[in-house]
Amino acid sequence: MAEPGRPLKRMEIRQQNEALILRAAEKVFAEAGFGGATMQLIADLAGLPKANLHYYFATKEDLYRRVVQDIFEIWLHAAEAMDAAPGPVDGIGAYIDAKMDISRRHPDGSKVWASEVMHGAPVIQDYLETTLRDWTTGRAALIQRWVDEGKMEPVDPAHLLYMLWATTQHYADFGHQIEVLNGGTPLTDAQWQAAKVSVKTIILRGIGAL
Amino acid sequence: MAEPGRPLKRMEIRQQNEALILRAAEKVFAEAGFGGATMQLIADLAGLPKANLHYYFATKEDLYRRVVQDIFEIWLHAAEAMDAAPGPVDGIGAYIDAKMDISRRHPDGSKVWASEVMHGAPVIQDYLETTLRDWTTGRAALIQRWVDEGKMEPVDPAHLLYMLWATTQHYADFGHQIEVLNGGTPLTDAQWQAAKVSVKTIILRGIGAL
DNA sequence: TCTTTTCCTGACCGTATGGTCAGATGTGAA
DNA sequence: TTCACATCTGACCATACGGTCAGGAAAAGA
Repeated sequence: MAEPGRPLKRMEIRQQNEALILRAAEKVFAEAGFGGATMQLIADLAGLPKANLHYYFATKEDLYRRVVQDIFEIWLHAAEAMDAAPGPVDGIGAYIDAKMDISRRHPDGSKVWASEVMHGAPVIQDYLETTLRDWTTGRAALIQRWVDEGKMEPVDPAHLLYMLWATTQHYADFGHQIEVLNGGTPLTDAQWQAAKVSVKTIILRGIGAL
Repeated sequence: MAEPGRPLKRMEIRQQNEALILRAAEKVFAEAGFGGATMQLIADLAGLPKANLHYYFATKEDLYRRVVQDIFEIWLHAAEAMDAAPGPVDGIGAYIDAKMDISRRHPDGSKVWASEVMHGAPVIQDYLETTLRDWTTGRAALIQRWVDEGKMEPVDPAHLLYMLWATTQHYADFGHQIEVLNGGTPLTDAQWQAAKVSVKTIILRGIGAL
């Protein structure tokens, strides 16, 4: 009694509207910050009356929390290619590729995350202390293993991870600045490719993996 | 007829109060963003009545603009060590040192700048298009010269600059995240030193300057 | 001292915001 | 058709915000 397929119409409506709202919210939060964003703006962008937003998300903070969580999920998955790799060239190279792709495809999400962390992570502090801490510990151990196996120069794994995050996310978070310095036009496909190559080359050579 | 020393009392009051307000504003803007910051919060932190803020700064945006401009000035000066250097090891090394020091000493300023750029630079767009663009062009030319002189591997100067900005500012903008991953305690002097060494080592080796 | 200018501030105002709610409308099951 | 429940929404409310202003206190000049 509750097999999927029967009560689908309503679930579809819910999923569709939630997705609509979340997409609009991500954009507005990224452009205006949590404090500057208004439920009315999000509602207008989603094409729904404001009261309808509060039907799906009780408060502005609930909606914001969901946006941040969704971004975090995307990020966690980006590291899977790193784990299966035999060494830093493949592993870190793939991680850089994945994170650069996310920066290009989800710049708003990256900005919301950055904003949240910059403001002291009032909403996702627990994520930092649990999921992110565990994740970081695991990858640091992986990098340390590569060092021990002589596959790269001895490097503090934590600072290497920070550099990877900083460099890749910079292309999303500071995309506007990069665009201005690029003559006022967004990076082309070729320029994104060149950016990936630049980042990978410098970092992989920098850790002595090339 | 206007020597310093005579009409100093009033100027002192003005300078002192402006500095007081600017310091408080920097902190509040960094912690809450432009939209989340309130004049009342800034006033409380500065220990002044709200109306007094509007006596020195007509609007919230005026105050914000001054904060952003001040940060920008600090950043521009950080590159002076780079210009006088004979090569990338000294020049970029000194630049990294300077920017890391700023990240440690002015984390709030860095956050306000990051926030401003992330939101599309609504207030300092002209700075990006003039001062920053010129600055970047000049340093890119300097880096290109080092490449041409064989002092480092061929690297796209723009992407190298982005990496320098991203990596150094990350320690300010994402300081909270780093602190959490550091066990909940701020980086010690030794850890800051280690961070600088890590960043310099990876980047300088990464561009083939070591 | 008197006058002028700067500095200061409590009280106030219009507006915009997050959130609520009663009731309308639609949907699915019996 | 009938009923139960999910979905939707215009109108509304309390609050908080940026900003104003009249007038007082203090300093500088004459």
